[in-house]
Order: sequence, then C-alpha cells, then structure tokens
Amino acid sequence: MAPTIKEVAKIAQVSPSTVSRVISNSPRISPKTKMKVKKIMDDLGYHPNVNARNLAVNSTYSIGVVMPSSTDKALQNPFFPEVLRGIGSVARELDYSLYVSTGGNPEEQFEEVKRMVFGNRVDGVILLYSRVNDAITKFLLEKNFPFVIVGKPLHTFEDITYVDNDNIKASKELTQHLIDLGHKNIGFIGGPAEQMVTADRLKGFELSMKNSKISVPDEYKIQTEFLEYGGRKAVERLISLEDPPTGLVVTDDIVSLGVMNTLNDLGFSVPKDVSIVSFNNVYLAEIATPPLTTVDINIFKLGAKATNSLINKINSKSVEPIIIPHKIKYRNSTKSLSLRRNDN
Amino acid sequence: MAPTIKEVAKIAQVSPSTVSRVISNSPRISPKTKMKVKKIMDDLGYHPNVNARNLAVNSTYSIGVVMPSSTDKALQNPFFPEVLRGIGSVARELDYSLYVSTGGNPEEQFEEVKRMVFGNRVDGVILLYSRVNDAITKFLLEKNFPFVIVGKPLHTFEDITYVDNDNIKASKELTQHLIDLGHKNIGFIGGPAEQMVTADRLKGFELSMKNSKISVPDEYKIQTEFLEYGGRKAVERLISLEDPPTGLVVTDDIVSLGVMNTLNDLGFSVPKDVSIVSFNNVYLAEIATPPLTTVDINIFKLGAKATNSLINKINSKSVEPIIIPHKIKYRNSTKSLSLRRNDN
DNA sequence: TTGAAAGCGCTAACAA
DNA sequence: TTGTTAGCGCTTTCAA
Repeated sequence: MAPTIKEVAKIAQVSPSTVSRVISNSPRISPKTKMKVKKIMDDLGYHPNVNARNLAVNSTYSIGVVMPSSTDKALQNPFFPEVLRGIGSVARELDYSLYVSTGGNPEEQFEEVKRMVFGNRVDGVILLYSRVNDAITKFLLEKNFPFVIVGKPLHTFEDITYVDNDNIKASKELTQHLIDLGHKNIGFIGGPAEQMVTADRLKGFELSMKNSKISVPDEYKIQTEFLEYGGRKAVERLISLEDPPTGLVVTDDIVSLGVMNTLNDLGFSVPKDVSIVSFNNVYLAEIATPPLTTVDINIFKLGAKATNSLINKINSKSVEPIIIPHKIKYRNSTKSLSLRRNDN
Repeated sequence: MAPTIKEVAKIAQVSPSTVSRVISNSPRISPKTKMKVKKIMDDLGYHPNVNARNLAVNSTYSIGVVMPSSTDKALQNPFFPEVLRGIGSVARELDYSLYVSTGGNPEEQFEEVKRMVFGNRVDGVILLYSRVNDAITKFLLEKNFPFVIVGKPLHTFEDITYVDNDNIKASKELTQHLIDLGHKNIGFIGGPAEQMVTADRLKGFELSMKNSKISVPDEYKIQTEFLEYGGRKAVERLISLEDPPTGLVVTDDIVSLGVMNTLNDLGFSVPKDVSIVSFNNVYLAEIATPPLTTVDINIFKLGAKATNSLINKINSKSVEPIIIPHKIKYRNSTKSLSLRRNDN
C-alpha cells in the first residue's frame, strides 16, 4: 500500500494539514518543517493520491483532447501527432494530464465527451476539429464548460475561443506566389467544404486571383474528401479540362502528395508541367520529390497555444482567439512561367 | 452543482447505498426500486463522480499510453494515430479512458509515467516503443504494475506481456518475394539497430537470403535513423556501390517514400531500376507512386489487442504474448527480373 | 432486499 | 505557523 498523508504526518510528528501545506507549497509554513516533511516524503516514496485530491478540490488538473472521427482516414494525417505533441508539451509544463478521445463516429465522440465532463474527469476540452452543427460544441457551450477549438468555429459570434492561423492571408500569399511566378491558370484543391479551413483557404485563393484580375473557372475549384484517393479524382478531372491549370493550390500536404503521384501517373511532371503549392508543412512535405513549397502553419504551436488558452479559461481568465503566424517554406514544387526568371 | 448520489437517494426515498447498488447494477436489489431510482437519475441528469468512486475503490478505469520520445520525427509516423485508434476502440468498448503521455525525452516520459502510476491515475500502461535499458520498463516491472508493450521487449525472458507481429517471418516472406522475382542483389534499410523491429526484420531478411544461398555484402545492410533525411544517405551510399542492389527491403513505409524520392532524384526509377518492398501499410503506401508492396501489419489490431491484454492483466488474468498476423499487400513497387515473368 | 455508518486520502475553514 | 475537524461523493461491511 502506498503511504498516505497521515503516515507522513505521523512520522514527521506534524498534522496532516501541515503535510498538505508542504505538498501545495503553501507560504504559511516554516522552512524548517517544510524540509523535515519533504525529507520524510522522499524517504517513504510518498506521492499524493490524485483521486483524493481531485475529490477534495473538485477539479482534476487534466484536459480532454477530442480527435476527429477516427473512422476517417484523415486521422492518419501527421498533423495529429504533431498537435498532440504541442498540447502535451505545455500540459506537462503546467502539470496537467491529457485525456484523449478517439471516438469512431460523432455519437461515440459525444458519449466520450459526456463521460469526461460529467464524470469530472477533465477540467476542460480541446477540440481538434470543427464541424457544422456539432453536438459537442453545443453541449459544451450550454454547460458553460471550458473548451477551445484548434481551427475555427463556424460561427465566431458565439464567442468560442479558438486557435487558428490566418488562413485567408496565408492562402492569399501562397496564391500570389504562383501568380508572381507567371501562372494564370491556377486551380484549387481543398477538403470538404464544410470545414472552415477549406473555406478560408478558398477565400484567400479567390481574393488573390481577383486582386490580380485573373478569373477562375468553376471547374478549377475542387473540394475533395481529405486523403480520399489522394485527390486522384480531383486531379483527373482538372487535367482533362480543355485548358488545364499550370498551377495548383492544395490545402493539405498529404493530399498534395497524392496529387503529385496522380500527376506522375498521368504522365505529368511537377514542377515542370504543373506547379504545386500546399499547406501545413508536415515532415513528409520536406522529403517529397520535389520538396513541397508549403505554408508552415506551425502545428506544434497551434497545439501549445490552444492548451495555454484552455488553461487560462479554466482559471476563468478572459481569453481571446489566437492567431498563430504562418510562414511560407519555398521549396521546389513550383516553376516560373515568366521568361526572365526561373526559380527551378 | 451536479447532483450527487445523496440527492438521488433523497428524492427516491431510498438510502445512498441503494442508489450505489443501482449504479453498479447489483443483483441484490429489486427490479422495482431499480427502475424507480434509474428514472430519478435520468430526471436529474445524474452522473457518478469518478474521482469519488476511484477513491473509494482505489482504481480508475483508465489506462496510460506512452508515446515514443516526441522530440523524434518518428512521432509524425501515421503509425501512431492508427494504434491510438485501435487502443481507443477497445478502451471505449470496455469503458476505459485513455491517458496519453507525449514526453519529450526519456526523462520527461519517466516523470509522466511516475505521475500516472503514483498518482493513481491509471490502472495500467501501454508502451508504444521499446528501448534498450529502459527506465520505465524497469520501473513498471519493479512496481509490478500492469503494462504491455506494443512491439517486443528486448529480453523476453523477463516475461513481459507484449503484442507484436511475427516480424521475422514477415520479413522472410517479403524478401522471398523479391527473390522469387529474380533479384539477387538485395539490400536492407532498417531503423536504429537497438529496436527489436529492426533486429527481427533484419533477421528475417538474412534468413531468407541464406535459404536461397545468396550472400549479402555488409554494405547492403543499412540502419538509418527513422525518417532522417528520408533514408537519403542510406540510399546514396547503396547506389554508389560498385554493384548496387536491384531490390530493397525497407522496414518502414515512410522511410520507403524517402528512399523512392531519393532514388528519383538520383535518376533511378522504381520499380524499373530498383524494386522496393516495405513494412506497415500505412495509408500513404497506397497512394504512393508506385503504390508500395508492403506488409500489412494490422496496426489497428496491434493497438486493440494490446488494450485487451492490458485489461486482462489489470484484472489479474494470466496473459500470453500475442502475435498479430500480417499479410503482404502486393502492389507495384517491384519488378520481375526473370525473363518469362513480369509483374509490372 | 435495504439501510446505517465508516472510510477511501486529501483539502481548507477555523481555531489556537 | 500549526492543528483540529468536517467534508468532498462514493463504496462496502455489517446489521436489520
């Protein structure tokens, strides 16, 4: 049996509350007794029982992380280990533990969240997805339970805390890069339209094109299921157009890989025949052939900041949405179409 | 404030212990009162407080998952979301919660595990890595704390429960495939030598070659850091040999992608110039160009079974190591060297 | 089949 | 600065 606060107290010849004060590092205690008690805790190998503590203070020092539906191939996106890493790093630093939910479908996820919340298992929740008409968000909102979204809520007016990039701006810059390179026929391949990421990145794309007075045919804008067939269908459709694009803005590195592969299969070469710019900068973008020009959205920081925000929220500090800065990584998946320059 | 067992009891006009019995579905209770109490719990939206329950029974219905060092790029391997998914699926089914540790370095990880164990946060631990001389394994063993390893412990004689594939056999079959295709110059690219996966897969490779009486020069066997440079260095070294391999056995799909890319860069084509066979069958292997012939190790099941084993162990049932069957997925990353056949 | 009561290990208000 | 004590919400033994 693990030693309890009482045994420590007895041996140290102090009261349990004194020991408790040592644990919580209370200032109302003499350095001398503190030392004494600490030594005995060490000797005994004492560790506080969190269940008891949690029960007493009605809190848990742990946070729940809700992954997207795990039935989805999208979960295999390296994005997730990386946010988790970010979340974990600040959680650890601030002495919080991590609960994860990997619910299969939205109903299962909801069940898990209810378990976490009702069971007093967590003090707050981080949502790693954002869905239209999401029962979980609604539930958390109603319960007034602290949570933050990595990404962007559908309706910001609901005053939900979130941590996101400025995807519109990022997409504008990225598209502009292609335009600067002399491309005019530029297509867009995004994920499901209901996702805010896709919406924002599409908006940035359109804005940029409009700024440069380049019109974009509707067939140039494609939303495809994340990872599905590696965007194969999207590419086939695009490339079989009468006037196929020479440049592609793709909203996810993994999809980009699929796109490149499809292009190769169809006999086109990147960047010779078509230039690709992408988003996320996961490790694979770096080791791809050619290495992808992509927006580094700083996934790690997205997770880290979300955790900070959540913990602030738990401590009922007021919390603003946070925008993580991005940075385009220029690599070799694009080619200049203008005559005097060649970036490849 | 959430309703407690007492309030339910009061309204139902029974004692708290009766309510408790209803919660735990005790047989020593009349169907009538059970119904009555249940209804009131529903009406009140009652949910048991797990901290209180855990404290009372000195257990937690949750399990800890220890990821590999997160400083490592290897964490971006889609392997991890996928095992997590497997673990989560049975955890959910059996009503367990998941705690994850994403410790940066081994020391941090150790701290987190101690927190989990000493703090009574979890009933058992799943290790997603296996290292030589690992402090955590040792600690868990000493404490006699339930844990299982996904992968294989270094010393099986220590009677550690683990869930793994038969990597030797898988590697033998995979290598044999290359041999059947007429390859003789076959190289091996593996991860760090200290990992059992690498060791086993190397062993299988060597066995297979030996069976076919093909000798393998030492320079053909390369261990490289997981994901580092996408195995670039390994490939460059290999390909610059006087008699470079025409076939490659690579122990990880992601590394294979890097290898293929490097080969492309160097002007070699897969499978025309060199055939590649690989391990894991992550989603990316499917959408690669060419799609990889790879061993499907059933990552999901690896996680699921590990969780089952752990929970059995927690309930002090005896537990045997488990071997998950594998299956080679034949795709297009290999080419036949014999004259009468051409599988590409 | 049900209830009373003690206790799980800790915190915190109050008193000293 | 320290100790006493009640109590967090639940389970479980013992008695009825």
